[in-house]
Amino acid sequence: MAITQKQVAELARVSQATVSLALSPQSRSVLSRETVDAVEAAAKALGYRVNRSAQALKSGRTQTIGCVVPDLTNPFYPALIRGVRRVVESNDHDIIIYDSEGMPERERRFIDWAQEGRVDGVVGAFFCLRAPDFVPLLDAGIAISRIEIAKKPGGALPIDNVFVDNRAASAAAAEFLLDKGYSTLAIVSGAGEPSTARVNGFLDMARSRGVATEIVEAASLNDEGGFEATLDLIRRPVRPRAIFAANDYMAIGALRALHTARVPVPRDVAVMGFDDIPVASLAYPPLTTVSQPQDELGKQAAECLMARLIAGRKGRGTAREVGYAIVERGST
Amino acid sequence: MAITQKQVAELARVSQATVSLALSPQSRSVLSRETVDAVEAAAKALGYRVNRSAQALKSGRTQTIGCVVPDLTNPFYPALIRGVRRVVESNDHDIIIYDSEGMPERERRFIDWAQEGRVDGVVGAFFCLRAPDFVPLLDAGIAISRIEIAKKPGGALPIDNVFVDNRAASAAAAEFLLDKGYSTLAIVSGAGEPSTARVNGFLDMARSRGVATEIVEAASLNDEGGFEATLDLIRRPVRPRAIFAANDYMAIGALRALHTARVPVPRDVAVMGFDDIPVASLAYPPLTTVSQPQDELGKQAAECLMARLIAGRKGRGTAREVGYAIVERGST
DNA sequence: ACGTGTTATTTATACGTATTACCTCGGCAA
DNA sequence: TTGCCGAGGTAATACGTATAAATAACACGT
Repeated sequence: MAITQKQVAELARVSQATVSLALSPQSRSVLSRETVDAVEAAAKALGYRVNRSAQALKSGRTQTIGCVVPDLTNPFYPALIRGVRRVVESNDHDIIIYDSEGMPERERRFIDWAQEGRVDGVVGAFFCLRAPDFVPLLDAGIAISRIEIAKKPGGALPIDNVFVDNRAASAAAAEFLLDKGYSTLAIVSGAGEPSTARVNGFLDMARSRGVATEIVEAASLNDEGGFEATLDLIRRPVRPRAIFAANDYMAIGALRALHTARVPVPRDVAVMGFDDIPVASLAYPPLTTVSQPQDELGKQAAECLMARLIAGRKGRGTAREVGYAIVERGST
Repeated sequence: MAITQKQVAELARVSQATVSLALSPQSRSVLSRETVDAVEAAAKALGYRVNRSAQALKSGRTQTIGCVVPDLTNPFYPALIRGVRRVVESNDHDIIIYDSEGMPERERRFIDWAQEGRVDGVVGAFFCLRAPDFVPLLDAGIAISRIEIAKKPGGALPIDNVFVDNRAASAAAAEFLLDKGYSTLAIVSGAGEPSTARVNGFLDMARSRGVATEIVEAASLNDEGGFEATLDLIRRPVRPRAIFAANDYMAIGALRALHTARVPVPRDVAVMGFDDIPVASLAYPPLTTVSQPQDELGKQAAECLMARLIAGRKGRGTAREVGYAIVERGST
């Protein structure tokens, strides 16, 4: 069906081996100029494309990396993926996106999936998998680079980390709200590691200032979860003056809930999010939030991975910190 | 590095062929119960995973489909992809997302890319490629299913189409605005087929009602493009009473531009979008728009594709229509 | 005893490519 | 003449799997 090197070889009146050599940039030079030209002409005439499966089988490299995200419909991740993709494509690699839907089960299945030799490396944000869980992949020669949420020393395992210190960032968020004079606080939380770190950072600061904080857990980490959790929250006897949501997507749901309940924002209740996704500034009122540079996270993580794949870097894992910033908009 | 059938075979004291047979659901039955059990035990003990490259090379099937979208950061597409993914995964296939960034050049490169034998089929929304452009893929045995924007008869080529009649939908949008009494209209348009169809549908209706319509073309099909285009628009001598943007993402940019210019929405200028992306209802004011069921589009297109791949359906292309709906919210 | 199935397993091969080792041929020095 | 060398190309092989063809073991009727 598809054109193979064999057919190109016949047309150019050379052997298949010659075709392979002629089409490989680094081996091309062992052949004469005329032969290379003849092969290229034949390949073009037939519309030859390399068969990636065969190439991968023979060479052991797929030229493909996997990118794991917990929720593709959360705008945070497409922005991050774009950063990854730019780096990866400029190194002549492809990218396969794996959506874990934030489910531990699906994250675990990813480990199996990645062992099927589809990818040379992995860039991902994982909610529940920890470093030791990746050992099977490392054993299979797959490089790994993670988007993390907490300061980590570079571990013994060759896994690179790029992180924003979520705990410190959340503490800064709490401080920001307290300094603005909001004296009763609440958190819309959710399942998974990032939420936990953000909740803890926020609580640390609130407690150190002696401010009690209500917590409500959302069923899902999206706007719907934030919506329901907030409705629940404002029905309680003591209404908080400010709500901190563990991500922007939930914060936007919180805004919607407050609108629905006809609670003026930020006059009666302020709302603050985390991530600074592209739509945060488009919400009403525009969302005050903790900004994480999504493209930068993706870019840095992908660069670490490529350094291992292309440059063949070995050795202990590294950890790079990326900064955060509080972005004040209309919701506080 | 990775475990192969050969190693499993040694442990189970059988041949490699037996391992292959034992692990294949449809051939398993030719072997004795004990052998299958022994192989499975050995495979599990060693942590064997099939090598997809080898499998693909031998069988000619990759068990993978490609999904082409013009802009992953436009929330319309993650929602669509989710619909595709559900169907594809329930048929034991994987999905590779290809982001064309709305660039004709990248769409053309996709054709080359897909010929490298990475995918068995393609589901995609294409801005510039037309049916004949897919012939090389069809020749290579790759099935194709498109998300389209206009009514098409099923063509002679075996390409399936799922579409929302964008032209009719945009005409309905114009009619809706005119019926609401907005008498001077403007369009924020953009490059690519969908924009063209939407603009034309809108203009048809406006003209038939004798209403002149200003058009401004956005540089990019996202909120930034909508923002700039709208700023341009409201600086002109005659300010329209209502703006129709060719997609929600641009409409949200338009809202932001109007806020920036302190133009009250919808009192002075109304805004209407197209798509009904998840954040349309979260904008302020919530966006009136033409709703397209994203998950349904993805689901139907993927089902067509799977019918060709799994069920082996051959023959002429089909066309399925999916409905649209006008959703009135606060922006009109 | 012999053929005839039947069942369970193995041997052999092919998929398309990359790569190693080998071959051929001319030139050239001894 | 012989021997050696380098340049340019080819034959052979391996990657891991699926599968067709071959084989082996055994039961059974004659």
